[in-house]
Amino acid sequence: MSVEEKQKPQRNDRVTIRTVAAHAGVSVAAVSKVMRNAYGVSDALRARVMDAIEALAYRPSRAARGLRGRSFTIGVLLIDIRNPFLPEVIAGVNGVLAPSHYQAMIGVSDARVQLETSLIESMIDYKMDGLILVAPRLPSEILAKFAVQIPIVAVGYHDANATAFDTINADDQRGAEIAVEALLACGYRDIEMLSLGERQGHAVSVVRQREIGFRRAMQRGGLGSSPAIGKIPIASPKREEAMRKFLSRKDRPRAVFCWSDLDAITLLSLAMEMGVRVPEDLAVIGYDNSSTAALGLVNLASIDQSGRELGQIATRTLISRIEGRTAAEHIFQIPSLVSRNSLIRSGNSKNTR
Amino acid sequence: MSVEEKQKPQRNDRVTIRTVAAHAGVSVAAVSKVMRNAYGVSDALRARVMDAIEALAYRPSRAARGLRGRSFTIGVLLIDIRNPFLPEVIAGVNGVLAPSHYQAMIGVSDARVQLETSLIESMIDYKMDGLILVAPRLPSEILAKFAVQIPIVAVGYHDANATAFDTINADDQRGAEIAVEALLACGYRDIEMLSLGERQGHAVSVVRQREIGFRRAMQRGGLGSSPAIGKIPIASPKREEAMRKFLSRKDRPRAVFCWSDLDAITLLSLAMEMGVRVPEDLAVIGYDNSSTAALGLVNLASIDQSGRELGQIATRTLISRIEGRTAAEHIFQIPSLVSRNSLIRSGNSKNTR
DNA sequence: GACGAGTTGTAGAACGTTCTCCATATAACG
DNA sequence: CGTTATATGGAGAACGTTCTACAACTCGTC
Repeated sequence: MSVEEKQKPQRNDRVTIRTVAAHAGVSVAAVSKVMRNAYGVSDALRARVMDAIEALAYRPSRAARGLRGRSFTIGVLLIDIRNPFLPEVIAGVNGVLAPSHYQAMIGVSDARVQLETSLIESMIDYKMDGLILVAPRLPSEILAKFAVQIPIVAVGYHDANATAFDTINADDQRGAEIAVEALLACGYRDIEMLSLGERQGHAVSVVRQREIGFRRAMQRGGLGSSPAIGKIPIASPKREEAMRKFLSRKDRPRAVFCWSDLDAITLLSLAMEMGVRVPEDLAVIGYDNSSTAALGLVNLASIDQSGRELGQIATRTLISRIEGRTAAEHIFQIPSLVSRNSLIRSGNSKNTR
Repeated sequence: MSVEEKQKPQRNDRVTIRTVAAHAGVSVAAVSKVMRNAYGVSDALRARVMDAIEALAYRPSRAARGLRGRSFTIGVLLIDIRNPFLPEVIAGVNGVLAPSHYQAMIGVSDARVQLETSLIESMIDYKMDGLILVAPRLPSEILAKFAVQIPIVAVGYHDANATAFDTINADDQRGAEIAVEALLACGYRDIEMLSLGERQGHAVSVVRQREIGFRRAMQRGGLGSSPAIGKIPIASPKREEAMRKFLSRKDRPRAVFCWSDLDAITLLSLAMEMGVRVPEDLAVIGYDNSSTAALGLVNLASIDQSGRELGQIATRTLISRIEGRTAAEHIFQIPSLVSRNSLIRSGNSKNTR
C-alpha cells in the first residue's frame, strides 16, 4: 500500500534523474555518477544509463544541481554593452565554452556599482561555477571578498598584486606608449591625450593605465614632465561639448591619443563637421581597433588588443581555477598599432589593407 | 542532547533562511512568508524578520528558490551581440527591471539554432520565470512547445497567429514602405533593396518582413511587379565582395534600401573607396538608426525603431504573463524615418540637427 | 578457505527554499 | 459563555540533484 503510494506521485511530466534510474533499472546514484562521469561505473552500466538518458531526452535541472554541486555555468559581467570591445570578449568566451559542457550567462551592470554588486551576488546565489568580470568598477578588496566564495577572473583590471583572483589584461601602459611612439615617429611633438572624465575608474582601470603609459612615453620622448591629458565626460550632451571645445582651442595640439575608439570616432566626426582636417591638422589614434575604426569612411588608426583573445584566455584561466588551481595568475598581452589614415595618409584616400 | 546536535551543524558561514529564523526567533516558514510578502504576517513579525535580514545581510539562494518556486530571473536570448540594435533592447529590459526584484541574465546564441535551443533549455532548467527571445531562429512550433514550459515573449519575430507566446515588433513591413516612400518623394524611381543572404531567416524574420514591405510599396508606386532585391551574405569576405559587385554594376540603381545599418554603413564605406558619390550617384537608407549612422562622418538616413522601447514593452508584457495572463498579445510599434545626408544633402556637408 | 584489496553499485542524508496544511490566539456574535 | 469566523504563526513535506558512507562481489594470495 504505502509502496504503491510512493510510486504513484509521478504526476508531472518532467523527466528527472529518478525517471531515468527507473527506466534503466538502476539506482539514482548510479545515474548521477554517469552524468558527472565519476569514478566507479562499469561500461555496461554506463551504456544502459546513456541509453535511458537518450530515450527520455533527460536534461538535469540546473537549479537542483546548483543547490548541491556545480551548475556548469559561468557568469560574465559586462560593464556596458555598447562598447564594441565587449562583444569581442564574449565571442572569445563562447568560443572556448562551446565544446565544453559549460555555458555562459551574461549580466550587464551599466557601470553602476550597485547593480554590479547585486549581479555578482546573484551569480553566486545561482551557484555558478565561476565569474569573468570585464572591467569591473568594484575596488580590489571587495572583489577579493567575493573571490573566496567563487572563482573569479578579472579582465581589464590592473591589480597584479591580487592573490585571491586572476587578472587578464592587455598591457595598457604599453599600448599607450606604442601610440605615443608612433606619433613621435611621424614627427609630431605637440601631443595630448583625451581621457575619460574624473569620476570614472580608479587606479586599476584600463583608462588610468593608459594615462600612465602616455605620460611615461611623453617624458621619455623629452616632451615635458607633465604632458596634457584632457578629460571627456562620458554622458552624451557634455561629451560632444567637451570635444568641440577641444577642437576649437587656439592652442590645439597637432596630434591626439584617445583612450577609446568610441571617443576617437566621435572626435573624427566632429572634426569633419568643424572643418578640421585629419590628419593634416590633427592626427588621431584610438584604442581597441573596433570594427567601426576599420571602415574606410572612418579610417581610424588604433591600438589593437584582441578582445576575443582576452576572452579566450580568461575562460581557460577560469576553468583551470575552477578545477583546483589556487595560486593567482596575472597574464599580460602585448597590444599593437594598426596604422590608418587618421595617423598618416597612405598615398590616395583609399583604405590600406 | 539531540537538540544540541541539531543546533550545532552551523559549520559553514553561509547565511540561510534558517540563520535568519533563529536570529529573529521565529520559524523558517515565517521568514519565507516575509520574503515573498505572502498573506498572513503581522507588522510586528515582519519588522522583526526584516531586522534580522538586515543584520545578517541575508540573500536568498536563487538556486534553491528555483528548485521550488520562482527564481525572479528572466532570461534574454540574443541572436548576435555585435548588431548595435541589440544593446538598445537590453538597455530597455534593464531599465524596466531595475526597480523590480527581477534580474536579467543574457545568453548569446550567435545565430546558431543548436546553441539557441540549448540556451533556452538551460534557462528553463534554471527555472527562470520567463524568457525574452530577440529575433530567434527557431520555428514557431518549437517556440510554442517551449512556451508551455515557460512564459515567452518574442521580439522581432512576426507570428501574429501564435497563441502560446507574445510577440513585440516594430512594423517592419511599414518601415520598409516608409523608406521606399521617402525615396520616391525625393524623385528616385530606380530603387533596389539589399537584403540578407538566402539562408538567413524564415518568413517570420524581420528581414523577410522588410522585403514584403519593400515590394508592396514599390508596386504601389507603380515600379514594376517584381522589384529587385539583392542578397548580401552575412560572413565577412563574401559580404564585401557582393557589395563591391553591386557598386560596380553598369545598371546600378540610383537608390538603395538596406535591411540593416550594419550593411548600409559598410556599403557607404565601400562607395567612398570606389568613388561612388552619396547621395549624388547613389542614395542610401538603412534600418535601425544605430548610433554609428548618426555620426557626422557617416550621416546615414535610417529607419528608426526604438530598440529600447521594444525592450521595455517586451519586459512589461512578459511580467504580465508571468503574473497570470494567458491570452497572447501581439504588439506593433510604428517606425519612422530619420533623414540624413545619405538620402538628401542638407545645404552644406555638415550634419543637420 | 580466510583475509585484504579492488571494484561496482546503492541508500539516504544533505542543499536552501516554497508552500500546503494545521494549530493556536483573538475577535465577533448570539 | 459557547460557537464560529478570522488572523497569525509553525511543522514538515516536497523540489532534483550530489556525494559520503557502506554493502556486495570478485580476485588473488598466503
